[in-house]
Amino acid sequence: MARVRSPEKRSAILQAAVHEIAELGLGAPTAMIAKRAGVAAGTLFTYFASKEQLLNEVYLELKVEVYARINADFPHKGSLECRARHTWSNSLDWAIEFPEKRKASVQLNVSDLITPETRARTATERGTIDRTLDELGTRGALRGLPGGFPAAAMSAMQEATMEFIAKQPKQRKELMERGFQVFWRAVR
Amino acid sequence: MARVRSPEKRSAILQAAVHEIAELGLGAPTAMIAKRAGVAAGTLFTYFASKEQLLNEVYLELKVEVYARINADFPHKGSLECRARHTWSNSLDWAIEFPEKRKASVQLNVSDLITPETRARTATERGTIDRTLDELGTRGALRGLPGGFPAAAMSAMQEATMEFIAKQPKQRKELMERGFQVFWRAVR
Amino acid sequence: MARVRSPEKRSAILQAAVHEIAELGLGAPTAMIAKRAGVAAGTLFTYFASKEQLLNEVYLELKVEVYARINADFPHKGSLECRARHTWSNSLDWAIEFPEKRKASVQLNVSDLITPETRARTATERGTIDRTLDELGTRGALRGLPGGFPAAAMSAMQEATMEFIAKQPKQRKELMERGFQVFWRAVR
Amino acid sequence: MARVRSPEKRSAILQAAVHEIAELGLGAPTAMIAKRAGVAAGTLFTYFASKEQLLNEVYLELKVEVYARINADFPHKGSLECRARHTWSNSLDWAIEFPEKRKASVQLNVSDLITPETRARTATERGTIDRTLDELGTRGALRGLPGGFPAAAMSAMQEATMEFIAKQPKQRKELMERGFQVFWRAVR
DNA sequence: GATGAATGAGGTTTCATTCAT
DNA sequence: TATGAATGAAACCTCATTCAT
Repeated sequence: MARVRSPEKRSAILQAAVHEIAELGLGAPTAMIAKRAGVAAGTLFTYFASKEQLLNEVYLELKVEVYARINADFPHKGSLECRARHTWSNSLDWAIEFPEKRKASVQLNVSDLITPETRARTATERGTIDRTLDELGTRGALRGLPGGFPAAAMSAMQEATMEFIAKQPKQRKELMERGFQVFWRAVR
Repeated sequence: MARVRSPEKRSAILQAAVHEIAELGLGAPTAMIAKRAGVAAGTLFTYFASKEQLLNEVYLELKVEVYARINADFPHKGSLECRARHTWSNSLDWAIEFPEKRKASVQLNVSDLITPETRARTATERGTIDRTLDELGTRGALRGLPGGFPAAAMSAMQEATMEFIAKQPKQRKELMERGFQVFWRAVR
Repeated sequence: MARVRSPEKRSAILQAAVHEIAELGLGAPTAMIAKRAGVAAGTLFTYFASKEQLLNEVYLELKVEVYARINADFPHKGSLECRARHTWSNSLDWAIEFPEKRKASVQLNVSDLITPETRARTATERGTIDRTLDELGTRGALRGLPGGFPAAAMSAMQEATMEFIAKQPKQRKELMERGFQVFWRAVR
Repeated sequence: MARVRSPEKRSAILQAAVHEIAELGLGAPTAMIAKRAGVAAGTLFTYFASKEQLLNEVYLELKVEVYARINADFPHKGSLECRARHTWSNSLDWAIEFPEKRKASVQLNVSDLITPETRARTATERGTIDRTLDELGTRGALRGLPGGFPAAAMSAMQEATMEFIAKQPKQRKELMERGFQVFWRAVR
């Protein structure tokens, strides 16, 4: 048997990609990503067929990661507000904890390099969360709005909140809660 | 470089840049932008010192344009809600009317190429609007949150709303109003 | 007006390509070709869209060159044998005079990079010659064989002859004539 | 590298090389050759020290194969014409039966990768045939021409004939015989 | 000022070959 | 010995920018 493809290396490349994208944008050279991952330039292409594919996988990994965190101790039996707050806090926590990941995620989000297929593949992981958020869509203020709107609204409000937490990290706790309250008033 | 002969050419380049960025992202080649603008590749650099500067000016132009539209018939004497709704509608209208501009604007927004100076320069035009939005920050739900939060919140909610209008253009009117109501419930 | 595209440069690139292909085969790097032509690596691509296109143009140029030489003082009124001998001698002369061109030509000939379109484009120049050779096809030994056969036969016999002239350049004259006689006995 | 375990593998690699060269030219990647041969990329290099050596061996194998076929039922006692015709037919048959082999052979022939040593090594197998063809060189039209000329001439005429058989496979028999007659008129 | 050819650094990707397993 | 991941030197090509015209 030959040397076996190492998940660590693959992971290192993805991580390096996140870092470089956060720093240099989507134009970050694959050579630089490889270097930071501690592998040769050519090695990157044994793990990812092309830069575009690498970017798609980075996108996927980041999405999966947030959703995994939210799902981890999700209060399935909690009230709607409780579940919404859980989602709100956990994804914000992630974004604050890993600013590079968040930055890369944002860049990838607005890019046309991410294929519809890739975007679709995140649906699986989003299941639980979407169900909660969609429940919002059947009540109160959001009744009648298209499916997905609550999720989009939350994501949007988080974006806004995050910006301010980034500027005033000390008030993180408070801003996070106030942000949620604003959101909750809007949608409940 | 200094004082430039033809404002038409300058304008054509900016417009072409918007188009190409919308289509190809920030990696859009200057040569292609020049071509679409109907000028030679080199000419672009007599109007803009570098690609980076061009991008900054595009960003500025787009911001100025939305703000100008909002300011045009701004109901200075209207109620707070009235003024907020005016802002909401007009900027959404602009985004819907010029999808390319919106797309370019989003890309530029998340890019590190846009300098803090450039971002600061939009402040002037934002004056009236910000005053309205900040008024929101002194009352109700948003009291105590940092300045700029209302603007960020609106922008974020608009982003979400826009996404859905793009998917279901027929319900544009309704979605725009519903979106505003959600926002308004949150902040009033 | 800007600097104008110079036929000299184009020509230098083609010539350099011939040299490098003769030396290194079709894998000759474009960078090396450019260098030998005295232009920057990138410049090559303002004259030829791709390496493949460059190769096609080299092929064309070489063909055109031989045919031009044959056509130059073609004995239109001469006997069939006279015309055949003229064709034979002149193309052999060219091949002997420019061994690099011949070598490049051979390599390109057997390559799949040369498109049918390019091959077709040589037909124009081949006109006079083909008419002579096809005349052979209507008489004597070749009657009934498909059109193009005489040309192929001559080309093949020349190839063989050339090989020996290359080995014994001193007997060039004699070998050329003997070779023709062999060919002529075959086809007359 | 030294003595090698499996002749089957060696053979499979050679065969795969023929196929890939016919399809992609001499630039065919070793990895692709290995894949088609059903072995790992690295394995190829335990059978052949380098790509260049592999190519030389392919060349050799193909030559040996044609010569073997001609030698198989060679009419040693036949007339000169009979022996010449045998040679003509059998090598043409081979080329027609295995177009890939022929194509690879042509590519290798014009390449500088094939060393003089390799070319020389085909001499052994060519023995019988050359003796026949050289006999031609002592008589009639070819008297006085350098040794090897008859062989080259036949090869050349075959090349021409083959081209047309490829285009009109139905008339294969007839074209083959007519081609020989043309050749024979030239050299007898 | 306008043009677009020229430049060459740098980008992505390929590939012969090596080497750990 | 067989494997195929790892390597890194090129290869082709693009592109922001300069500069002769």
